[in-house]
Amino acid sequence: MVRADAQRNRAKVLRVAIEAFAADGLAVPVHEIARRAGVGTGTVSRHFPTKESLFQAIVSARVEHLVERARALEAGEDPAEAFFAFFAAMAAEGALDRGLADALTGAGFDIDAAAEATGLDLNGHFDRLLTAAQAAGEVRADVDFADVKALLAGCLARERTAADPAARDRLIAVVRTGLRPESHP
Amino acid sequence: MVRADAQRNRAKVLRVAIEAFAADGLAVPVHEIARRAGVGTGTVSRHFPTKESLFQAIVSARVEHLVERARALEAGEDPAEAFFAFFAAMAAEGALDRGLADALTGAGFDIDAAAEATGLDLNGHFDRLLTAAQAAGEVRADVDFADVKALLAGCLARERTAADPAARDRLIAVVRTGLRPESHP
DNA sequence: GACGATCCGGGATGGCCATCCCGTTTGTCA
DNA sequence: TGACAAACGGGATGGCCATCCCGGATCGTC
Repeated sequence: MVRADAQRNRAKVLRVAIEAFAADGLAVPVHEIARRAGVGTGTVSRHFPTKESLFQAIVSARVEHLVERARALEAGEDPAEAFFAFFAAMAAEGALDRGLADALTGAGFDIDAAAEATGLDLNGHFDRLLTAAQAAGEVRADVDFADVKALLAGCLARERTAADPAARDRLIAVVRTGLRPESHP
Repeated sequence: MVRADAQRNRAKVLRVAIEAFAADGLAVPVHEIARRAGVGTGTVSRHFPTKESLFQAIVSARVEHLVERARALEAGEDPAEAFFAFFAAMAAEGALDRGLADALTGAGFDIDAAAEATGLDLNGHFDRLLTAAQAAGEVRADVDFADVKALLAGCLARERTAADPAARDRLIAVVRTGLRPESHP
């Protein structure tokens, strides 16, 4: 039996944490989340023993969403379109959620370990989309997955100063053009 | 009159700090620098009142070098070549020096303020090179300076996992291709 | 409506770090 | 060589933060 107030508080903490992490990234102190939720720090750490577990509870929802998207795209026809659509989706999600951007760029949170724990393999899907696009001859064959992640990190970095959807589209366009196989190798 | 041992210690701290920041970035504690230099923490903070001042003493040398490079390139003939050469130079320096990479990507250190203090305007030069390349029709006109910095940050991000010169060249090539003006806009 | 289990609040604890301070040592110059 | 200013070392201080703990409040049940 779980007490109703406990359930309420847990939800309240989660709701506040989602907003807080999205706005300020992993830098926001647990203390601050507790304050905004109107509970004590003890309440937070009882429901989520560590800051990381709290963050993971939030991020895994987003990751799940992205993995679903990846699956759908993998099932589609056009590998290049799928790859770039997913790239854009990651960028868009990261732009909306600073915490997710931190996780995606590996800043203070090991999303791979988290993914393994939840059985979701975001990187695996992304990598497969890349490989498929390369196999179709639509993406330079010499780039590897780490390169693509770095380019994504660059797109996400742009948003840290000023969230500008137009800039995001520009950068994605640059990356997209840049990743095209050379016409005359 | 400055005592000889003081001068020696200052140099020793500086030498150690250069290596330490280059290897581990801004994350290395002052305490650790003192330990490696074989001096007390007090000695470090007397010569460099704050960690930031120590870092700045180091980074400004690199920045000076880069600014010199930028000046030379600005004086050259080919604006596009100049811009991309400078982009590559920034990436190369950042790859060699994790601390500089942190500074360049704005992670925990405001290089603009530091530049202003030393009279060196790294960003200004970079921005001018970009503008010139755009004016020459060699770089997409719609990207702004922040976009370019983000792309540079992406290139630098690639090195955080494994320093791989080949990967750096690949990414620069991707960026270079990506920044080309669309042939049919 | 009362009792026991459960949960709450927020202060206490401990780690990490930059910076400051001061008793001690060392270099310099007369 | 002696005296004094200058620099040294590293412990003390204070800030920030996550996590733990426990006396007290609250919920659910009988």
